Amino acid sequence: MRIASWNVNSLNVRLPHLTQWLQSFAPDVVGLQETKLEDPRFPDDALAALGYRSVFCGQKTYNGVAILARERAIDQVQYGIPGFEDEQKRAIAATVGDVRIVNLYVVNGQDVGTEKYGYKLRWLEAVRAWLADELVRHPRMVVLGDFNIAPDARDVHDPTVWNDGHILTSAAEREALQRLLALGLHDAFRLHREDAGIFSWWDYRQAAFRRNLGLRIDLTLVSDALRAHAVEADIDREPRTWDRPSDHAPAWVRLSA
DNA sequence: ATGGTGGGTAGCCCA
Repeated sequence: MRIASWNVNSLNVRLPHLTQWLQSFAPDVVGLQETKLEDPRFPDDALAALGYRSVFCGQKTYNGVAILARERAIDQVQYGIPGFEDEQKRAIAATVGDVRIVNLYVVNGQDVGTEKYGYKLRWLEAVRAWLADELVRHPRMVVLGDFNIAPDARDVHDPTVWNDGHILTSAAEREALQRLLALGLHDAFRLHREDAGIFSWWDYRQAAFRRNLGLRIDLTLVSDALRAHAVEADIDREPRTWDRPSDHAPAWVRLSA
């Protein structure tokens, strides 16, 4: 089964793209970020018509996350990070089949040293504590989402710009990601790929996509128990070529039975 | 160093 993550940058605008992509790619599970929709406006009927059930947790204008599953029940839904007060709708978890799915829209952080950057690091620490507990009860886990962190120099188009001191690549952010991986999680893409220059996000400005000036910040992490089952992982650049696209492309992992 | 583009929303914030 294929499990994907996609920051759609407004589901209201991108529902036609999501529809097209669900029909062509046919993922089994999808985590969406930046839906930017309050729950009553979530298009669950339109997705159901395509065969996808959905659970979601959104707000007006900003943030918003959802989990979709094709012809499968979605159980044990967790909205937000347990015990962490947060007005921003950035986390949702649920069980599909025998796999626990955790979908994260990690804080962007604006700039190193800002108040939002502090919130990003606190938020990531809350996620770490949550996942440590979650993994005990759900060893078969996929943690996916827009991490707003490029793991290493291979994941940025220009390492002389994107390094310590820069948001999305600062040492503290990368260390926070490493602390998540240290729980027993693995970047599925890097289980099979060592190449640099494969990205999931390209700025809308300066023709960044055409010039492949991107970052790999959308990740699918698999737990120790699923590591051997994660037989393939990639990023589907195609929706980024469509008219009026999201600035992110879907990242996905395929789990063998 | 700045500002470039896009989304949501109603004069800006956020990415």
